[in-house]
Amino acid sequence: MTTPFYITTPIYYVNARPHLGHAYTTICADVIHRYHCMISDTNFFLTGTDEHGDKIMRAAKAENTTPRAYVDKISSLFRELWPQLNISNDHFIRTTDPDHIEVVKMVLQKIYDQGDIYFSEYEGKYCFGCERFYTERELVDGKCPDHETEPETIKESNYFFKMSRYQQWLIDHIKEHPTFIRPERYKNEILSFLREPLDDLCISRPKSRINWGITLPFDKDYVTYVWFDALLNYISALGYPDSEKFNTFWPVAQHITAKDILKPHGIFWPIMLKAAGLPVYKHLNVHGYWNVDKSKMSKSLGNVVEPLQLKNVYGLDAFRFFLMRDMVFGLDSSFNEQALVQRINADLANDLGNLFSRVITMVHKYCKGIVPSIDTSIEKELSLGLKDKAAEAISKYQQAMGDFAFHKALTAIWNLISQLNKYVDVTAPWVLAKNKSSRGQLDVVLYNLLEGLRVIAALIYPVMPDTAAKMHKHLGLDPREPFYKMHTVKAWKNLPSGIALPKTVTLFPRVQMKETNTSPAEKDENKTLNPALKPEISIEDFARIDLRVAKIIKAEAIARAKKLLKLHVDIGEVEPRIIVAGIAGSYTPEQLTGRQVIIVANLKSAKLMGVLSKGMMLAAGNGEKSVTLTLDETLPPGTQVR
RNA sequence: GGCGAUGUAGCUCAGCUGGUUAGAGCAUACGGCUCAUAUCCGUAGUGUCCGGGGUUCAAGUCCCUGCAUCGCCA
Repeated sequence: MTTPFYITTPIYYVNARPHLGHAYTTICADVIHRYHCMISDTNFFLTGTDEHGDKIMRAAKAENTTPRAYVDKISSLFRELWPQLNISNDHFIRTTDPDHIEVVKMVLQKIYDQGDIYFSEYEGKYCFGCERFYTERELVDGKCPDHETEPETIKESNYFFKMSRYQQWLIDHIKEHPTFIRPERYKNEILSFLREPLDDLCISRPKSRINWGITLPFDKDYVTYVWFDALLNYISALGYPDSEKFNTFWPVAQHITAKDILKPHGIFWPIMLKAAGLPVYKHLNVHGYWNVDKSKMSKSLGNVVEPLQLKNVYGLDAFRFFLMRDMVFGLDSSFNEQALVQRINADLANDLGNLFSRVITMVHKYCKGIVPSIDTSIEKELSLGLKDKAAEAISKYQQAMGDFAFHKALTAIWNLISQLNKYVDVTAPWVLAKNKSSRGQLDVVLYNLLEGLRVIAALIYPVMPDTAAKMHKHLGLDPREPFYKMHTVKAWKNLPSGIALPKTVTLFPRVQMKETNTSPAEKDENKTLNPALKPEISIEDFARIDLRVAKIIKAEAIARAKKLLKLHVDIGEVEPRIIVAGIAGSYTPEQLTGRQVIIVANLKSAKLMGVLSKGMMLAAGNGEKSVTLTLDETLPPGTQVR
């Protein structure tokens, strides 16, 4: 009996379409799931979508559709994406599934019955435009950041969950289980948050305000707060309260999440479980963000700025490899195409791909493509400890996988790859092939190399399942068999002699990065920028400049001034203001009248040719010709430009 | 403002509870091989281990302080 394993991604909120972040989380889960398939026969991998709440309601409204139709649409985008990323999830849950809704009600009722939920009046700042409450610090100058109106103080009654009751229990639990939340930085963050008294959690929303949610079992006028609903997916998907699946997998549950939803997973969720009388999950594994470096993304690919598209350009396995290899799980990383290409060329094409190709080619060249049998009497001196090196790699790999340190697991494999390349160099099969007397040696060497490749092919399986299968096929094995099972991987000399190998393949073609997009070219671009780039400024510096949309009401020439025009512009003030602009060389007054432009509204006034100019109009130009900056849609005069 | 994390070779990072001349990969230069996807192997490096104090026989590793970046909280 092998140890069961249960891994989840967060269920993704369907107010936006899938992006790199979602893909990374899900690929991590897939990798760890596939790894556990190597060592265990009982595994469950869950992902899904979170579909209730006011944001969904508003998003649906904005698209002029119903919440139901809206969530169906976005949820399907996720469901259709995962097969494209080779995600091996066992189930896809939606919080709109009837089974899930039943579980949410059941848990709420249970907690309510035991007195952990109370009804209370709440007063807060509510923006009717946004249909939501704001906390004081979310407001800008006491106003709603979106509508720039002052929110009203309204009273609302709601149900609250007594989280504070379980605060000390949670602190103790985290301290007793040091890897409960990992990596450590996130555990510390939660503990530091728990040093302050925990507020009770508001778990309802009145239907008068929001009706897209799960009705409270004990009050039909309220729906459940979306987080309380969403988190329960992890148990409802297993058939809580009493199914074999639940009993098998819940005790070994592990979650993966990005750092932005640490608090619900690290605080609400364990307390909800505790209150519901359930054991808490084993580990919460928290990862960081991918910062997409757009300046280092290829422009030659046209509209490809969405990193997810790159899987179509460079191949899915390479894409998955890059994500797992370049990010240290838990920390932020930057995503850019150059780094991806470097990884592909150096690690995949040169190290692994070329090794595979050269070995298979030699077997064809020197052994007619048949896996040689080996003479054990000469094996020892020629193995050069390859078996031990493989065992060491496997051990480090397993350790790293257990810690969610994917980059370290891959480093362990690549050490082995490097040792195999070295082994080719030292044993020089092409020299052995020249002498009939060294036939035995040659066979041993090639067999050892094939064995090494078999191990490598299996170890890369979680990250690059397709490539793993392809390698096995070219090692003469059946890729449909569970070649990746750890007991098979560990058995050295497992590859049967005498089988025929298909012709060699190029696993990963080298990629040529377009010259125009390489960094030296970019540097040159900066060097030749004329005039040269001004010194860097901060966002605060920029924020001091007040840019506004202005409508030119009237434009007129200024006597004796060749280049200047006097503009009367409306920026929503009581009176139009006068701005002098140096664009007479490019525009006639008639051309400008009625035009929407951008002005610097808080520029110190200046007198030009006797006319007082209050502000400056923006224009692009090289001194001879000037072009005004206009808007491609009409906006009210005075609208801020940011 | 409070708490915390991070700061190591051009780049990305490893360095556990303090102990030999501080490491890996990529990138760079040079040499070698020819089975291979102009691949692989070898050699060469460069580091005020953020600055400044301190503890110690001994500190990248511990303590204090300053700076920078980031995160959480307010």
